[in-house]
Amino acid sequence: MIQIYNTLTRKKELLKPIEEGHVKLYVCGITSYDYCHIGHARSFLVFDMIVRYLRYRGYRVTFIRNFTDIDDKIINRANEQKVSSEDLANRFIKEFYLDTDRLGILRPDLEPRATEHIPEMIELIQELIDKDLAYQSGSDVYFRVADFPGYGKLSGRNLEDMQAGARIEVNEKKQHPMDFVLWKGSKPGEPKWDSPWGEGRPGWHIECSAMSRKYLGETFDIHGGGQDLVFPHHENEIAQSTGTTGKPFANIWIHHGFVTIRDEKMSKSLNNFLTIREILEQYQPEVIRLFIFSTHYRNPLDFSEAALQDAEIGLDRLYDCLARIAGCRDEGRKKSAVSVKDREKIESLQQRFEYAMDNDFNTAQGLGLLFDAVKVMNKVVQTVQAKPSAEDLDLLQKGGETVRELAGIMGLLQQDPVVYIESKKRKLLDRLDISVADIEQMITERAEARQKKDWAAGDKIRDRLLEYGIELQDGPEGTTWEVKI
RNA sequence: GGCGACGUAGCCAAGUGGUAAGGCAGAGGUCUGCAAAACCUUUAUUCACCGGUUCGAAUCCGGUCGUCGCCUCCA
Repeated sequence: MIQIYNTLTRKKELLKPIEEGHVKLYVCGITSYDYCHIGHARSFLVFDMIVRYLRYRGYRVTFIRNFTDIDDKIINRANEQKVSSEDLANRFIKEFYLDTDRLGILRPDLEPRATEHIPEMIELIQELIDKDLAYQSGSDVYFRVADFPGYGKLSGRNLEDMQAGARIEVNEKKQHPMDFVLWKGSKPGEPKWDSPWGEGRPGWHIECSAMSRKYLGETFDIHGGGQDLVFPHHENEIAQSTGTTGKPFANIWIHHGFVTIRDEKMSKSLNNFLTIREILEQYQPEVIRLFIFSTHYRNPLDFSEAALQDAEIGLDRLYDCLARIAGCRDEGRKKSAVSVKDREKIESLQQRFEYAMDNDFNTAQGLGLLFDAVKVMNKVVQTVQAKPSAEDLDLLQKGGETVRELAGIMGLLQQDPVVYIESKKRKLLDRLDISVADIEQMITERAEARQKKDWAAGDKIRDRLLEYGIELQDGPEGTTWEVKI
């Protein structure tokens, strides 16, 4: 059984989908006015992993993630760049797909856009007005928070506390300072839609209430987003949705932690963010995935070059193990070289991994278990010199497959290990001033010298290659080389 | 000011009351002509600090200190 931490109750709860075996999930997507940064990547990746794991566990998942394609930020940015809001939003949705496709993020089942659901939002606002939970003021419509019992429940605050320390602008149009806008009258030149309250555009919060209701119903299983969305966005969604239906909105609220830089939140306002594509120039997608999943999704994750380099070394270690297993051959060895304890470790990997992941998607623990299994399998391959008994070969191959399958839940180890290692080698080699032919020529010369036991000459060649960044490894099958970073 | 999260080795990080996973880095060893890679061994009597509950606490409770976040747009 899967346990998930629910922000609403501040406890881990068993996942019990409303419809047996079918999980309905809504996640807040981007406001499309700029490139996505590594913090966004964490959000996409966390929910990508959650969806993959739920499906792995046999659930049918309906996954919705919206695009906010109308908003003040979009309008402002569009004005700066002298393009239409629509063109700007469309452009950054395209850029979003470029980034997420490179990261291997699965597409949600539906990706509704706010601008395509204006009638649904208007309908919802009208219902709120009819229930007297919303009121028109000038050309705007506001939600009346004081009349919604339980406002603040998700974020654990009450109206009095919020007002006391709030840095809220005085707005004559609001009856209560915490009231929030549902419909905003448009100023000249701004994008606008017709409504019973005049021309205008929807507020930010109403779109998620309207679109989730349309596609998932009045009550659904999981609503997700970043921790910064808890208040006010998700609090307001609950007020709007439960306000109209009188029913619970989402049963479980999942909020992931931030990516920080030097322990400070990465954000556009602090201008300390790194875009996904900037990082992809240096590191391949699976490195970013390993970095993200090495910490539990609710904890903050500090970004640094060193952390990514660690992740890259770790990924190499996993691929090296798979390549090593692929290189094993059965040459008629009879006796098993695997201890009972090690065999047990490999055979129980899947079960232990599921136990970790069932506990609120503990990828950090899950990864630890994968590394643990890899360690054992490396040992076996080493012990038998890549020539295991038929029984051991079977264990290794099954173990390798399990590692690959489980890593796949995090989108890891999806490449052929030999291809991964070779392509990485080539990429590194491109940065060096030496060709493969030159390297192989020098290795041949060195082999000749070594055959004559002219160690000094051989070592000289090895040193020269090292200056180019090439590291030699002498094994029983001859000399291999690697590019040293 | 209100609300919340976090503090585990040199660094990163898991740990759902039963005696501290895993990764990186370091040290010693096996292998090697010497190396490298790989493997083995090793590195926290202790989990910010102080009290309490318990047969038993990194885990639960109270307090102190520190860091971060939300309360304004944010993943």
